[in-house]
Amino acid sequence: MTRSYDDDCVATREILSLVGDKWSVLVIVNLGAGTMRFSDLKRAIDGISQRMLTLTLRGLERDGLVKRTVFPTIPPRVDYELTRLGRTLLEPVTALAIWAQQHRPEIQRSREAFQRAAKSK
Amino acid sequence: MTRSYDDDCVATREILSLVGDKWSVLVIVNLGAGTMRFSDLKRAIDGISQRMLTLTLRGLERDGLVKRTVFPTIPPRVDYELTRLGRTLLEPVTALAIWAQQHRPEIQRSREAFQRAAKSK
DNA sequence: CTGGATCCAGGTGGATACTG
DNA sequence: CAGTATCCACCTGGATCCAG
Repeated sequence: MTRSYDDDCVATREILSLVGDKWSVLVIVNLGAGTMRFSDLKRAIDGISQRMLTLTLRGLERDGLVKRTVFPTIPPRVDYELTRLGRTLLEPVTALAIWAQQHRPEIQRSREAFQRAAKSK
Repeated sequence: MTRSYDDDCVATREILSLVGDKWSVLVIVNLGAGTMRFSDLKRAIDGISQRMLTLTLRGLERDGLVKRTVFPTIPPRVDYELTRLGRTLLEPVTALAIWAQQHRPEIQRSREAFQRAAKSK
């Protein structure tokens, strides 16, 4: 396997920005509970617009993290679920989420201290 | 403890976007090896502009992840190092990076398949 | 050497209206 | 119901120049 250090960086950054974008993680976490319809997701994820939900799901489907199943009925129905790959992502992402929640007070204190230091200047 | 579900989401998203932004993680990983000067970082992180390095470091300092030490000499010298909090972030982030590298081939195959499916339409 | 200030291009995401 | 299309405001980040 001929893979350079830079390649790894690029690959990693791609995944990290996937995780860092505004909605992907929320979609993944919600789908972690099981299959959901488009409107289920829209209702579950507070504040997401139809457009962004569509775009986010397309991206995740494209990367093989989410499977999309269309039922050609009227009215149409589309189910979304995590793929096996998508479920493996759940674990490291959850670890990060837990870190965030555990250290939030610390971070907030730091921000306030930083604010005060900036003002007294 | 009076913390709402939404609060947690917001807090988590804040951290995730920190991790998802273009440079923060690279700075953190580089500082994981030990203290570095501004110009060291600039050289180590390929492609970062002076401006973005400054902004990224300010953000990390603000959140208490990085400690900044100024030596009032001429020419000036500024050292950066991870705080204890910053080092704790290293672990979950690394887990994610490893995931990215391990599953990159899978993701790339998925993307190519998605491309082909889109073209044949 | 370590930034701050400014300008600018491109991308992200929100609102809204429309369609099969 | 599950999108697509369009328009637009904002933010991020790059380039460049200036300063202590």
